[in-house]
Formats: sequence, C-alpha cells, structure tokens
Amino acid sequence: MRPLSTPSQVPENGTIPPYAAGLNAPQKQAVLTTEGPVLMLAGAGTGKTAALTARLAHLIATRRAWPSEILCVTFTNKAAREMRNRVARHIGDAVEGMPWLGTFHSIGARMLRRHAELVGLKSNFTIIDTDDQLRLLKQLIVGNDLDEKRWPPRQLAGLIDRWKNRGLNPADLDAAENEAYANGRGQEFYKLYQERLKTLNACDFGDLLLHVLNILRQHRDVLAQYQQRFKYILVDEYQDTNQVQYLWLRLLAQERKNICVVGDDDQSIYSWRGAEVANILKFEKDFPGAAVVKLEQNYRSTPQILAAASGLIDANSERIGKTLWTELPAGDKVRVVGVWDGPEEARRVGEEIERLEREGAPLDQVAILVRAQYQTREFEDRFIQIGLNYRIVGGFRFYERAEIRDALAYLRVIEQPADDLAFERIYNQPKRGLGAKTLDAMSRHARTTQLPLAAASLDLADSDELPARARNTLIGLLGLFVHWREAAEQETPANLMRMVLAESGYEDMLQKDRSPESAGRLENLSELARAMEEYDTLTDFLEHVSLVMDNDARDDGEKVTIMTMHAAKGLEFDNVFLPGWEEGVFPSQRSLDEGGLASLEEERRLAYVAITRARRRCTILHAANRRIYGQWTSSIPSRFVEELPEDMIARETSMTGGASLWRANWSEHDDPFAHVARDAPARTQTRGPGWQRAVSTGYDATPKRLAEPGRSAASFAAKPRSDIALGARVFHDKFGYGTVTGQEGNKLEINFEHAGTKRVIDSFVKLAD
DNA sequence: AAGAGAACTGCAACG
DNA sequence: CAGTTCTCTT
Repeated sequence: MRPLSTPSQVPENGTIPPYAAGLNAPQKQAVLTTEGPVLMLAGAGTGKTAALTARLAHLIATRRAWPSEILCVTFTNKAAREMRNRVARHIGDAVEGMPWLGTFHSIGARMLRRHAELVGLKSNFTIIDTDDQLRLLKQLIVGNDLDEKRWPPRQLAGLIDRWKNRGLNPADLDAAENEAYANGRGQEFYKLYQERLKTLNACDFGDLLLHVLNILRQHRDVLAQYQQRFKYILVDEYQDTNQVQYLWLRLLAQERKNICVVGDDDQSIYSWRGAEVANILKFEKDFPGAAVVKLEQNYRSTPQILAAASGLIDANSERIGKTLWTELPAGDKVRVVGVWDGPEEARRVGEEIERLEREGAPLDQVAILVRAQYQTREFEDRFIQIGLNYRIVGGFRFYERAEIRDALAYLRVIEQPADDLAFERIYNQPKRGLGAKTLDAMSRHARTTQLPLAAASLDLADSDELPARARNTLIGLLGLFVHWREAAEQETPANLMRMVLAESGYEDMLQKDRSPESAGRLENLSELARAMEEYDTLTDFLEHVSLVMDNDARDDGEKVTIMTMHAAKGLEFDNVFLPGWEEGVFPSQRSLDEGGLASLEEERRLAYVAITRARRRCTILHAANRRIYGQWTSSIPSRFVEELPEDMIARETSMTGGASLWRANWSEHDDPFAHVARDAPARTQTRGPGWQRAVSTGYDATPKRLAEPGRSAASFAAKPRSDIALGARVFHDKFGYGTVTGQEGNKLEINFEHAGTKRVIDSFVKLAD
C-alpha cells in the first residue's frame, strides 16, 4: 500500500480553491490526486462526500475533463441527488452537463438504450420490476409443467438475480448452478426467461448491467468509445459493488486507469444482495500502484460513541483496519437499557423521546433504527397511542403500491402496445367481468399468432370465439386504448393520466369502495398525476418512474424517524435509539443459523453502521421477552452488547425495578408466559415446514394438467391453414360442425349446424372428415 | 367471475 | 400476528 501522495500533486502556492477549503489533509489528498487509480478508505462520518464532490469540482474547474467526460456512479438515487447538489454548489450550473452522474442502473439504462440492438432489444425497451418479473417467471414455470409449489418463482428469481449479479449469462452456468433449480433445469429456465424478455422488448434491473457488460465485452469498438469518453471515473460505496459492476468498471477503467473508488470495508452490509467486499480489498491488486487515502477523522460523533463503535468492530477479523478519531468534545456514554418485553421497550423509547422533545431537541434529529421491518410495529402502536409524530421509512416505495402500478400499467400499454405484462395487469382492473377464461383464450391466441397480447385480443374480439359479453367489454377496452393513444399525441402526460383514470373506471372503482384505504389510494393517484406535470413525454416519465422515483421525499414537519439499520446507512441523527439487541433478533436468527462467521461479521458491521449514525446520544435496548410472529420468546442480550467496551457504556435495567414496573406490566398486558404455555404445544405439532413441504410435493407429483380436456391451441396452429377453402367442413370445439362460407385473413365465417353463422379464428377449428 | 374463508409463510432492499 | 395466496363456494 503506497501511502498518500507524491508531493508534486499538492498545490505549490498558497491559493486554495474554494471547493478545497475546509478539507483536512487526507481529504485534500483525495481531491488532488487526480491521475491514476485512487482508493479512498473513508470511515463513517469522515466527510467522504465532501471529498468526492470537491474532487469532481476540481476535475472540472481545472479543465482536466468536461462534465460529460466524468463517470460518477452511486448506488442510490438519493446519493446521486446529493452529489449533484453539492457539486452544483461548487461549480454552479456546469453540473447540468453531467449526464453520467447517477446510479449504476440509470447509467446502465442510458448505455443500453444507445446500444440495445446489440443484445436484441429496441431502444424503447421496458424496464420491468420485481413484481412483473415474478409474474413472468410464474407463467414460464406453470407453462412448462413444473410445480410452482415445489419450485417457487421467488426461488428462480433469486437465482437469476444472483447469476446476473455475478455476470453470468445462461450459457455461462456450470453443472452445479444448473442443478440449483428444478433438478438441473436452471439453465433452461434462465434461458427461457431471457428469451421471453426479449420478445417483450423488456429487461429487468439485472439486465441493465449484464447486457451492458456483454456489449462491452463483445464489441471492442463500443468499449473503446466509452474508454475514450470517460477520462475520470468515480465510484461511491465501492464495498457494495457486486461482480457485474466490478467487471463493468474494470473494463471501462482499463485504458486510462483514472479510477477513484470510495468505500469502507467496515460498512459492507449488503453481501446478501451480491455485494463483494473482496472488490475493495483487492483494488490495489486490480490497479497496481493505486494511491491509498484513508479518511479517519470523524466529524460526526462524540468520542464515546466512536469508541463504542470501534471497540465493537474490532471483534471482526477480516478488516483493512482504520482508526477513527475525533476532535469533538466528550459527550454521554452509550446507554444500554434492559427491559422486560417489547411493549415496555417501545414505552421506554417513547418516554425518552418526549423528554428530549421537552428539552428542545428537534424530532427530525431522533431516529429509531431496527434490524428488521417487523420491529417497527411495536413503536408505531405506541407512538400513535401517545400522539408522537413519526414516520416509517422503507417498506413500500411509492411506485410499488398497487394503485400506482395499475395506473402505470395503463400508461405502459398506451406507450407500448406490446407490453403484455402491463396489459395483463389491467385488462380486468377495475373489474370488467373478464376473467381467467378470457385471459386463457387471449394468451392462447397470442401464442399461436405470435402477436402481443393486446393485439391478439383485438383480433379475437373480432370473432365469435368469445361470449358476447366478454367480447363487447374487450372491444370497449381496446377502443379506449386507441382513443388514449391518440390523445397521447396532444395531451401532456399528466392530463393523459387523469383522462385514463377517469375513463377507465379506475377512479370510480375507488370512489365506490368504502374501505379505509381507498381514500389514500385516490390521493396517491392524484399525487402521481401531479408528479407527472414535470415531464414532457410519457417515455421520459416511465423511465423516471422505474429507475428514479423513490419514497423519501416528503418532509412534512418534524417527525421521529423509524427505519431499518440498512436504510439508515449514510444518514446521521443527534439521537439514535437501537432497540432489539437480543440474540436471534440482532444478530438475526438467520445469520446465526447459516452463513457462519462471515455472516455474523456482517451483522457486526451492521451494528457498527447503526451506532455510528449517532451524533450525540446513542441508546441501545434489549428486552427479556418478545413476541415474534405472534409467539412469545424469551431472549438473552445480544453478544454485541457484551462486545462494547465497558468504560464507554452506561447500563440500566428496569427488570429489578420493583413492584411498580410489574404492576404496569400486568395492568396493560397479558402475562407473556401465558402465551408461551398456550402456544407452544400446538405449534410443535402443526409447524414443521420441511415436513409439510415433503407431504405436499409427494402427492402433487401427478400433474393434473394432463387430464385437462382442451388441447392447447398450439397443436392446431401447427397445421397450415391453406388447407381450408370455402365449402370445407370443419369442427369447432365450442360450436360443433359447420361449413366454411367465408374467409378473411385468419378469420373464417362458418355456418354451424347447430350454432348458426359465426366468425371464428382459423386456428380454433379443424377439418372434419 | 368474484367473494369468502382456509392455509401458508415469514430478514435486510438498492434500482 | 398479518399479509398473501389458494380453494371453495355461490
């Protein structure tokens, strides 16, 4: 590891450019070492964003590169947004010219739109989300006679995700990978999925990176073009990069080697998402001669908080090793509070927050960071009771709400009639009386004609194959789409959206719905329309929504923040509460059961991240009893509590707090042990996922599908339709025997013996002889 | 086709 | 416990 600088790179004269003012020595180093690879190890709260943005400003201000010649990647939109704002503060509007500052995915999408045809897509491809992905996989699984119980779509989605994260295409899978799904059909299904996406002119999030990697690998000219363009590359949170991102960056940086990565191995908490700490650990091998800058001065937390966090992370073995220090004055010790049970924990935190409030602490400087989403519940209940303003971050993102996704599906179909997934989502939403049967007929016809679902439906509705009611409904719906598509030419996207919501009956449906959520849904939809005002074209908006739109906007007043530790990374608060530090909760049971030391160490890094969010005060809590998934469990304090340096913490417990506490418990809640006694025996008998799964797969082995009467339309389609001429006698499954009296494209007019004259689709009949 | 009740199943979450 | 999916019914 080459320590720091070559002297020539430090400014010779005394003039300090404004963007470098206030930076410490290592930060300046990170800013001024522009040429060659740079590894910036930035501990929590050490001002890495300041250094990064100053570096960007420096590159631009000194004319080393135009804004458009710098590639700057982050993981989240939030980080990208912040970076953009802060660079703008340094260099003003020039930042507008930074098209390549963004998340891995948005930059991937940008590149892919330019070169889509190289991977068999059109540049207006759709980006599907997890929901669509699962539905698509389910179709493939069911359509290929696999039991979706035994081989859940989720599992396949997980595998495909992991493969893509590792840069593996279907052809790259080895036997073991292939074996991982449906007894050696992993590769087959991965391939089917990719083919299906291609015909839908769509890709998933993983493809945004994998496709681009494939393009860079296979087309030297394209690679060269980007290597040429990107004079400097900056990567934030490098410890979170996965294999694809790593390979992608390595290719792009190969030529000029002006790559600066920033990260902290101690804050690597996303290995389950495919992130590889190894990437940051091996940076110096990948880029020999890399300058290594360590940012170790912390500007955020008190010495006590810092020491507690450092002491804890010391227990980890695989570290590069940094020693954080601070010049901030001493503060309170980290408090560790033991309580009786979950409700008391929430009560305790609530009281503490009310006290802070009385002392004048702003509520938006208070956060409760939990290990898992389910823990938020207890606090929510309590805070509602005592009337404390709170907000829960995470969980559902705005565009993941059903009503938003429905609305977007309408727009997607308008924008791209071939978007089958979108059409399938809304053809009967609001309820129009089109059900599984109609869908079945539509998709069969789509398959035989190779048409998109919506087009096939139109074709189908032009015949008598469907019952009159379904047929008319379908014609009406498709007519609406034609009308909207015309309207889209003139109307703004926002107006179009309002039009669609009104005319589709979607709004009516919600207005008639008397359930408590429906008002909120309508609210969300008008919010959506409002958000669309900023966009000139539907295309722009849809891209934005799938890649950029996130939740964390709304700053409506002072509120306590409740969120997961993962979501808190990169944030800071004066007062932080960390509840649930018990074995099995944190570290989580799963990390203890599987994953061994590596996953325990990741939990410890998470603890480190959590503690270092606190600026002034940090309170850790653990309860002796907790209800998890409706079951009371007694628990022991987390091992992480024991690992905190004793002289940095102050312990409190309410457990021996005398009769008053017990009374409080009894008066407000049932005896927790009563549940244990009541629940335990029943559970041990009924529960047993493994056993149940074994049973269910046992008798499901005989597929019901084979017994189904109707043969698939595909078997008819194989026959050439040139065999049918006027006067031919044919048989139709529904209408029986008849004589062909007219032919127009794939439609036949047939005079049936019992059903009269009907228009039917030729693939639905066979010749009678 | 749609609504009601039964059965199942849970980590974290970026885009 | 709770949210979701599945199955059964009308």
